[in-house]
Formats: sequence, C-alpha cells, structure tokens
Amino acid sequence: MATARAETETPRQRYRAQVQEEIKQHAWEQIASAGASALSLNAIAKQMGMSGPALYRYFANRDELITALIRDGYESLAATIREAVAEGADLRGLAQALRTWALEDPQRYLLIYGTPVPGYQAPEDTTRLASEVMTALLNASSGEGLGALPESPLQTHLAEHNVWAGAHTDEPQTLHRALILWTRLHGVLSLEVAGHFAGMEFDPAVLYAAEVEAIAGS
Amino acid sequence: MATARAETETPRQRYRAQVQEEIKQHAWEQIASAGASALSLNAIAKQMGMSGPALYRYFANRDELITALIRDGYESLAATIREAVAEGADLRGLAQALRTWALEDPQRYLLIYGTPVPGYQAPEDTTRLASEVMTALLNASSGEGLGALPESPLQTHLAEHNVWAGAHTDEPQTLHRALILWTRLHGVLSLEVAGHFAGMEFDPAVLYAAEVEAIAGS
DNA sequence: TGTACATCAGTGAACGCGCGTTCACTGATGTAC
DNA sequence: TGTACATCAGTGAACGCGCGTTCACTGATGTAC
Repeated sequence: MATARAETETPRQRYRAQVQEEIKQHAWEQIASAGASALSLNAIAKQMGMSGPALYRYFANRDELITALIRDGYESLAATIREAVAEGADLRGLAQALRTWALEDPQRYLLIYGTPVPGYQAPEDTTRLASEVMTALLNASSGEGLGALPESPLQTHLAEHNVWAGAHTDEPQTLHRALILWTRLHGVLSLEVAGHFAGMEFDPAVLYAAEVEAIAGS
Repeated sequence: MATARAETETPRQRYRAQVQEEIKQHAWEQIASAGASALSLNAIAKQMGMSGPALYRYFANRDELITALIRDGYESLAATIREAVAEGADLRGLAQALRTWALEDPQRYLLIYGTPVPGYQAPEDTTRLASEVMTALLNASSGEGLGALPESPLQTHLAEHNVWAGAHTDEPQTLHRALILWTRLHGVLSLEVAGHFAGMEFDPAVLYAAEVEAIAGS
C-alpha cells in the first residue's frame, strides 16, 4: 500500500508536536519566574515571536494548557518512580528519587503538591498516575527487614477502611508504613521547597535521610 | 488635662480600624473562593459598596494588603499556640491546636505554608512570630516521658549547626524531636488541606494522632 | 456656644495596560487524480 | 510530472473586560480659639 499508515507520523504532526512542546516549555519558565497564576498565553506567544491567537491552534484555551502542564508533571513523577523501581530501588531508593525529582524543578512539584488552583478539577488520568506512585511506595513498604512500627489505632483504622482502592496488600503494618512514608517525605519537601527552613542553618537532606531511615530501619 | 491622651482612640481612629478590618475580611473571603492570586482591590470595594480608589485610604496598594493578611495569619497562629501554652498544653495539646487552627481556615494556612507568592518577601516581624511557634514546639519536645529517638546522624548534624537561632536547648534529642514534630505534622496537614487524601477512605485525624503519638510516646 | 480652619473619608473620571478570545483572512504545505 | 483542491498554521484587527493606580474634587467630621 502506498497510503501512509495511521501510526506513522507525518511531518506536519511532528511539527505540531514540537511547537506544542515549545509552548509548554515557555509556560514552565513563566511559572518558574512568576507562579502559575501569572501564566499568560499572550506573553508566551510574544516570547515565541508569534501572535497571540496562534496558540489557539495548539491549546483550546488557557485552562487546557495548565491541565497539560499538570498532567506532564504527574507523568514525569510517575516515570521517575517507575524507572527507580525498574532499577530495583528499595524504599530508600524511592525516597531519594522522589527528592531528586522534587528539587529538580520546585515549581513542578508545587504545581502538583502545593496550593491547589481553586475550582480546578484534575483529569482522571492524573489520579491514575498518582496511584501508580502510591502503589510503588506501598510495595517498597512491605517485606522483611523494615523497622517495626509500634501498634497504633491507626492500623486497625486502616484495616477497616480500604485505604488504597485496589491495594495488593491489606497488611496493616505495610499500609501504615507506606502512608507515613508518604506524608513524612512531603512534610520535609514541602517546607523545604516553600523556603520555611531558610532561617535555620541545617541541611534538609540530612533530615530527609533521617526520616527515611526511621521507617526503613537501620 | 483636657487634651486627649495619645493612647486614647479617637472615634475616627476606631472607625478607620473597623473599615480596615472589614476590608481584610472581604479579602479573606475572596481568597477562600478564588485563591490569593485573584485578590482584587476593585472587587473588594464593590462588595463593600464603595468606589475602588477609596481603599487607598486604608492600604497603600495591593501588596500592602496581602502583607497585612499574611501578618494576620502568622499572628493568629502564634496567638493560638500561645494560648495553648498558657493553658498548659503539652506536645499533644500543641499538635491538636495546630491542626484545629489549620483546618479552621485552610486558605489562611495555605497563605503561610502553601506555595509562596513569587517575588514576595515576608516582613521581619512574621519571622519573629514564626520562631515563637517553633520555640513552643521546642519546649514541648524536651523533658521526660517522651518517646526515645533512635540515634541518627541528624542529631550530631543538628548539634554542630545551631539550628534554632537562640534555642534554649542544645540537647540533640530535643532538637530532633521538635524538628520532626514540625515536619510530620505539616506533612499530614498540607496533603490533607490540598486534597491529596481525597481518593483514600480514611480519617486524616487518626493518622495525625498516630504521628503525634509516635513522637510523644505512649 | 459659635465661628474659622484643618483633617480626612470617599467620589467620579480618567490613565494605560494586558488579558483571553473570536473572526475573517492569507499563504504555505500536503493530497488526490 | 502536473494540476486542482483541501488542510491547516499563523496574522492582524477587534471585542469587552477588569485590573491597579492617580488626581482633582466634595462634603462631612473634628479641632482651636
């Protein structure tokens, strides 16, 4: 057959994807320098040397662009965790991967885990990516050799409700461990990224590592 | 003397303070419904039934209003903690007070601990209020009967740098305890407030309590 | 108690600005025969 | 290989809007003698 197969990318499609990518990159730069609320389609267009309305060929409106950025953020995190898992990372490795990812681009981290954009509803597929990350943490939190947790009403609470929809374990200790791993890491990261350690003269990385060890056991 | 003393509030001053307060209240409502970035002086004026420029009698510009809100936020937190301390609250009590305060007005919490406004520099007195809170946590973290922490490189790290400028203790265990109290509580609170527990069917209060107990000891 | 003056809250018009978005169009690129 | 047509990226003008902020002003409230 001489007709192009559907899966083959035409030059036009490739160009389209490139420009779309370039728009997003400029959007990230703008977010980095002035926050997500300052994102302006016209400003991006000007930076790219084209007229404002041209962007509407690539994104239906401002909201759709932001949605794409958020989705990319989730995807980037999920990919990072996926890679770490593929390389056989344990609980410590995952924590390290998360931290590296967060500090690599604080604004990307904040777009997902910072103050939510009011009235903004995340698309479904991001929740899928979010739970992929959670599942990785959960898997890393089960098994031998990890620090034992003291008994706690939380564990029976977690056992009663099914906390992770579709979790592959219902072992209370594992659920507990994964949950506090999640919240403790974000506790350090979010305060660090938001600059709340600024006045204190210590290295957040050491604190982060200590929190990881407290869960992983020594 | 018939002349009014300087400390006495004149009716005009009282009125002025009232209107200023009313402006801030409308500002909070606006933040609550559309986020801090959507705060508009003109919109506030319209809500109050007055013209836009009238607000400039009370705040020099938009930035000064936001600064006042942030300052009020810090002051409200510091007052809450101060009260709890005055009532003899221990570590558990302080943690509870913090949580109640945060959930009472999530937007106020987020204005302080959420994504920072880019380019915005907090005034000095807020750092004073912030460290007042820290000191309270520090005091509650010292003393007998608290759960012992495993040894950790973090403790020697904290001992070497003076983490809290002007802390009344340099006991490594105490510093460690106060620090993780701080980060762990915010880990739960920030994820909860930002809605990241939405998909999971459990009560964040139970998790919060478990984290407190893990530090306070049972 | 009454008058003259100063203070200050609030108004309305006006400024320039940048925003998101629509629309009719031009011109280049790709497709079908 | 060449022609006719369809697709699509990008432009420029225009829309209405709300924003922060300045300015000259009116009118009410407070102060001094």
